[in-house]
Amino acid sequence: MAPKTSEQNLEIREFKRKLIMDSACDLFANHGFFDTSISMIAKKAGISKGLIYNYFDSKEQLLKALVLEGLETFHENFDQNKDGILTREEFEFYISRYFSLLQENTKFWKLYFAIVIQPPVLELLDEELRKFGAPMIQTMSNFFKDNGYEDPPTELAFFSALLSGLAIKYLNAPEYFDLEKLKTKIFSIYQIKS
Amino acid sequence: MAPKTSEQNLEIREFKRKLIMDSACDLFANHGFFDTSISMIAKKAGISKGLIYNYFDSKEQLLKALVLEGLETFHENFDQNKDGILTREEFEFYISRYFSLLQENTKFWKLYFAIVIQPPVLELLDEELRKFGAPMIQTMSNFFKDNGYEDPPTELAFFSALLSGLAIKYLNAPEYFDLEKLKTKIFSIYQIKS
Amino acid sequence: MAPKTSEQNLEIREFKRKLIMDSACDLFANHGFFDTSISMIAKKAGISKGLIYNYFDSKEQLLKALVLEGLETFHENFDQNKDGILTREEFEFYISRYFSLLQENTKFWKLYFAIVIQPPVLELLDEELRKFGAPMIQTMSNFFKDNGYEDPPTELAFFSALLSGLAIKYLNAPEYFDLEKLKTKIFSIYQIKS
Amino acid sequence: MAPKTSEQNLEIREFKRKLIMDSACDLFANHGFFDTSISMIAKKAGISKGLIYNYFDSKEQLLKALVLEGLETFHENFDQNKDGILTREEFEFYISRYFSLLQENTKFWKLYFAIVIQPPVLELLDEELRKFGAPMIQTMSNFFKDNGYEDPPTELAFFSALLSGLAIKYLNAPEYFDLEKLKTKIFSIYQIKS
DNA sequence: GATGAATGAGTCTTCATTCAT
DNA sequence: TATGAATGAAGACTCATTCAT
Repeated sequence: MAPKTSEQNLEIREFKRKLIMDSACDLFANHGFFDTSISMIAKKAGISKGLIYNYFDSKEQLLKALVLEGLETFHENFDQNKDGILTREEFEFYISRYFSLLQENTKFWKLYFAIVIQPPVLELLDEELRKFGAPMIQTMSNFFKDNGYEDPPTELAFFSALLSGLAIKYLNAPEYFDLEKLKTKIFSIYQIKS
Repeated sequence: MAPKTSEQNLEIREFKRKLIMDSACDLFANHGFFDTSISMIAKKAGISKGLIYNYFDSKEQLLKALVLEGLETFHENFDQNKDGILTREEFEFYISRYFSLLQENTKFWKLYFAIVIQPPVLELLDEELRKFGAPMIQTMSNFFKDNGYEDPPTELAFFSALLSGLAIKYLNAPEYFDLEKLKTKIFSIYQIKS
Repeated sequence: MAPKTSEQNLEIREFKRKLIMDSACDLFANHGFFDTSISMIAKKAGISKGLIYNYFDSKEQLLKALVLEGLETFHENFDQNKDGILTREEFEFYISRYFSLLQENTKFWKLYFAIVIQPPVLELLDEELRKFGAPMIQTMSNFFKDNGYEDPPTELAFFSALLSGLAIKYLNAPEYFDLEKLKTKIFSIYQIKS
Repeated sequence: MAPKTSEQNLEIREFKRKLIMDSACDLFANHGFFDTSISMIAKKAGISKGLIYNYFDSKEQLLKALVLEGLETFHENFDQNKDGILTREEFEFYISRYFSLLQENTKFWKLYFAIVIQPPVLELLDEELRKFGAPMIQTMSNFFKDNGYEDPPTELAFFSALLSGLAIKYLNAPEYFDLEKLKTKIFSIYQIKS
């Protein structure tokens, strides 16, 4: 009966926030952003519509949080020591991790690619995504330069297209995309002994 | 005195239909399907909202027509003699054509990929897309088989992912994707003397 | 090749007018006035939408013409010699005719009752219907007076309610309403030897 | 601080639901179903358009609720002990009640008859109406059988037509239909000492 | 923190009617 | 007389968001 301690409140907030995001992610991924209503999210989360606005300013902000926080997790797997240099081991790890995250967190990546490909779904998001991407691109570019590739920009373009393409295709029709074999093929292209 | 000849009417319908589709394609590609209202399309086409429904049953049907008719054009460039067999020349031509269409018709392909990646935006469309894709996949699979590739399914997966990925990346940031160079790289991977 | 004579034109007009009215009657009766569009009528009549407006000022006017002209036919069967007096024979004939018209022209009567019961579907129509009804009511009232009924107004109310009710019920579920037997019953109530 | 108790909410919902239904009944009866827009109902009820959809799934469902719940009230007055047998007293009571409800709730019955006579305004409603009617018809049929009428089906047809006809006529022009006198006449026909 | 009734702007869609031909 | 492309006003319905409790 005593009022909740602020610690308990924080826990609740954290928990509810996660709950809302998970529910939203599920629905956005399966129905799309526009075909998912706040009501649906609330129902799935087992809370009231109003409460969602207690945690997120708007439907768009919810989406934004979803995408950005999801990306953070992913980002941690890239250039692990954050020194701007990608060793072969890190490169290899990155690819492996990319593939396994795709499998572990299908929902999120479906959402992510749907959003990214859409026109300027979210002006704000656009900018932040660039922030995320820029250092990765730079680091990756260096990697190709340092490893003696003739045309690093083209190599980078090729590589990033390949990874994105594989993700999208896999997410749409996993049964046709044996990620293990594809990983091996990629490794062989980049002469990594797997 | 006399009503318009049916020839005149046909011309008008042909023209207006195209006009509506073009306007819609533009807007869908730039704003997305959901963020483009029928009003916007009408305004852009310089006609009344109602007229759109004289040509298309619904916003969804308009989209469907847009995608399917656009794909037809593309499809014509694949396995040109329709014998189910892809020669090296045809394979090469297909890739070249793919790249040039990407550049010629940016709007359409933006729309296309946005739609394809979305959750089942359109049940109907989904099915029809499969119809389009199936024979291409078959033919392409045979190509890899006939050309001595060890693991045709993986090869096919890799190839289709690569092309899709390149398209998406290019459409989002053309300045970073030099299609000429990328084509050359692809040709070299598949040992085509360009 | 010679231009049509005005006589021929008149014939055409008459024919087309009838055609439109018949088509409309059918559709109004089956789908209701609001759920029948001008397009539907045109299609059923095998003509263009525009042409309908060559014959009727509006959808409402078409309905009005339909109802009024239909009623005229019916009216002719009442007080045949138009002397304001209803003989027993005329009374009997009227009832018989009422029943047979119900069977002959189901569509029209469905439409008629649907319209009449509706609120003020047509202000105009309302007035004209009264014009039609007034003399019939008067004559009928006299009939009951002349035939020694104690309370002619109540008798009239009863009689008109009975006929309307029978019509409506019969039109809705003809299989449950054996008009022959019902006629006999009515005759017996009003002591007419059938 | 605390959200409204569910009791409060229930009350609100109950009240608003009734309010919407009453407003709708009024308007449907006076203007007809099709000529009454959701906006009109909202305005009359003093609420927003959107709120109506918080209580009813569609305009049609609102109508359906209106008709069915109205009929329930009526139904309670028929064969009061629900034993499937109509005594003379119950028969008499039914007729009396029928007439008084007609006067008490004019709006509802206008709406009801307008709907019933229309072409299949509502497929669903049609079915449910039959459910309502069937046992009444059965019971009434038994009544005529048990009371020695020669031709019960015809008697039933006559009786139901009479009641419907009286209702419709009365609702359209109450000044001409003295229900008291008509009731007396009906009672005399069925030999009930009033 | 939590609820859900309430709002109102915005969307798709229909359709009677007009008019150039 | 006849056509059908075109209009635009109006309608049903949705949904993000607010707010009193």
